[in-house]
Amino acid sequence: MNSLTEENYLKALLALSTNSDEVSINDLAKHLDIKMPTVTSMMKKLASKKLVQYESYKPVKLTKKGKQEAAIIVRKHRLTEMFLVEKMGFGWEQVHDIAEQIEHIKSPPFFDKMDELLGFPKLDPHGSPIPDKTGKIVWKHYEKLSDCKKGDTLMLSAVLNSSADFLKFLNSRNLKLGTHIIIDAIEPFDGTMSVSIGKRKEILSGLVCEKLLVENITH
Amino acid sequence: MNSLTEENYLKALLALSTNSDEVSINDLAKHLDIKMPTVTSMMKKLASKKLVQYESYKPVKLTKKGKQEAAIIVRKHRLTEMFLVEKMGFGWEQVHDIAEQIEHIKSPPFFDKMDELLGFPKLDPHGSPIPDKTGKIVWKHYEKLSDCKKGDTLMLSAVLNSSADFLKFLNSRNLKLGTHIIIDAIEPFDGTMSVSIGKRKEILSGLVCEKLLVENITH
DNA sequence: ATAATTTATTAGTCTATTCTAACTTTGTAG
DNA sequence: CTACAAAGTTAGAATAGACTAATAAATTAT
Repeated sequence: MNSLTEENYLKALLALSTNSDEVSINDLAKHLDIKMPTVTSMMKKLASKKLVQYESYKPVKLTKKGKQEAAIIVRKHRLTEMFLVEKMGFGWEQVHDIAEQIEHIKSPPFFDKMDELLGFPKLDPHGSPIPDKTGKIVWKHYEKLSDCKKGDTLMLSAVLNSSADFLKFLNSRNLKLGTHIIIDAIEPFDGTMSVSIGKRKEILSGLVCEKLLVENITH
Repeated sequence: MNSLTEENYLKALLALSTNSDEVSINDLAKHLDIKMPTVTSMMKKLASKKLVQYESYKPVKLTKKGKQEAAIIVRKHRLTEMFLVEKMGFGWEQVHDIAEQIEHIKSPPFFDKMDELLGFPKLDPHGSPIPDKTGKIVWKHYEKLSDCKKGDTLMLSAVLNSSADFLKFLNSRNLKLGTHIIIDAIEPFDGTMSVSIGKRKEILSGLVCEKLLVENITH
């Protein structure tokens, strides 16, 4: 059984290996807000448990086993978020911190029951896929709003940041999953977009646009 | 903020001070399955946080502050048990271990929401009172089945042990909260009782009878 | 291709929580 | 009132996880 600390390292490793599969000690240290030497020693420990592949001075890689165990934690996190929103009435901006704690609960029946009560959902309240029980994660083919072009009509489908601040910002602009967005203009310098959300005109910074995943529904 | 470990000591202290208010290091050590020296040093720590009153070679006492913080943990435990049974469909024998973990979650809104969804319950699924937000705990005036006499008609109102084994035993005898029990005979030697539960006759050991709290409803 | 910068590792320390072994106090049985 | 058992404490060590300072390897930039 992995400790809470080990679980947090695994989760961070999975989160950081979206692209390259390989994660530097430095990135991991920054992500976890922990110093590099601490990370190095934890990598040795996780390697001895066959959860990561580790060699001195090389980036780290989750093993199949490590990837699976990490995905199960993510599964518990996202099921919890869904449960908090759908069954307990929380807003999508309130659930991250609670789920961050509940994801470490050791009780398969607890999460199975959530899953069942929710009707075996595929997506969490932020549009991220809920890994299945074997640890498989399937993302739909979304694109970042920041990669779309002027005139496109888009549907907001997922957000890449679940912090309360970011989600409160989206709430204040009436941006929810499913909301339609039309790109009226793009500022070439910094990627700021002028968009239409329903009848409202809004300005979204480049940073915000990078965190919004959309489906292109331009007719 | 208290650590998970500290919280477990506080809870144990509260559980053991039902009668005398004072708890011996030895009892605490046994209850937590931890050696006495470890307990001693934790008592010094809790004393420095003004959670217990501690003097060398004397039994320990929760301070008002300690009692309150312990009760809040018990509140979270019992609200969770109630939620698991009422809103998630678990049996009363399945919820203790899960609640044991969830009671340490740091999120007042999470427990407030449970409370609200449950309609502000006063009792948990085992008949124990749920402490209020200030930490006040009010037990109804139950008696132990083991203290009742032949011919009494009783209503099972609470159980003093929430272990899965014990509760599965009660399930197998159709004993639930609210069930009526008539004492047909008491074995003087060991307190074994012959009882009627509905139309069924059952034998309950003295140990079991001590764990059952009842209301006397003899006509 | 060599210096400068960044990244990673080693070595040693710290805190929280636990343990064992040895000693001290308290309380009780004659 | 003593002697012994039970309860409690002290001292010293272990483990997990985190840190800092110093060193080493790898990368980048001239």
